[in-house]
Amino acid sequence: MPKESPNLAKDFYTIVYEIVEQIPFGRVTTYGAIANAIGSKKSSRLVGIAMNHSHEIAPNLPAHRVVNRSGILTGQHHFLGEKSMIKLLTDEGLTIENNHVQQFEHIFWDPLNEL
DNA sequence: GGCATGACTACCG
DNA sequence: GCGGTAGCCATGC
Repeated sequence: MPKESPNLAKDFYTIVYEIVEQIPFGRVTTYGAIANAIGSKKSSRLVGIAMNHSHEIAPNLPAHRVVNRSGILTGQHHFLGEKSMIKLLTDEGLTIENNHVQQFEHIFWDPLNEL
């Protein structure tokens, strides 16, 4: 009798990618929120690591829509260009000030609440 | 199995 | 609000 949840039956990375790729246009979420949606909010670091490998496994992943709990683009230096991540977000109608997403709470997308 | 790593978060002063 | 510290846990060697 398997105890694991259907979601956790897949690899941790896979779950992260499926959630991130469902983030709506012009919205952002946090690593902690994704980890919490998976079932292990403690694993927020793993979400970040999953994003780090995402360029190999899921190159089309909107990783620029994932920021830390403060709305800061911590993964900026992992992107192709440092301005790319900001440009992508600003192109979606967001306002970025010194790597910090303005109106962050307004555009925050919670996978637990919305999914 | 042990140890190091990391795109995080919470707590403390 | 900011810097330092601790906890967390999947992944790879």
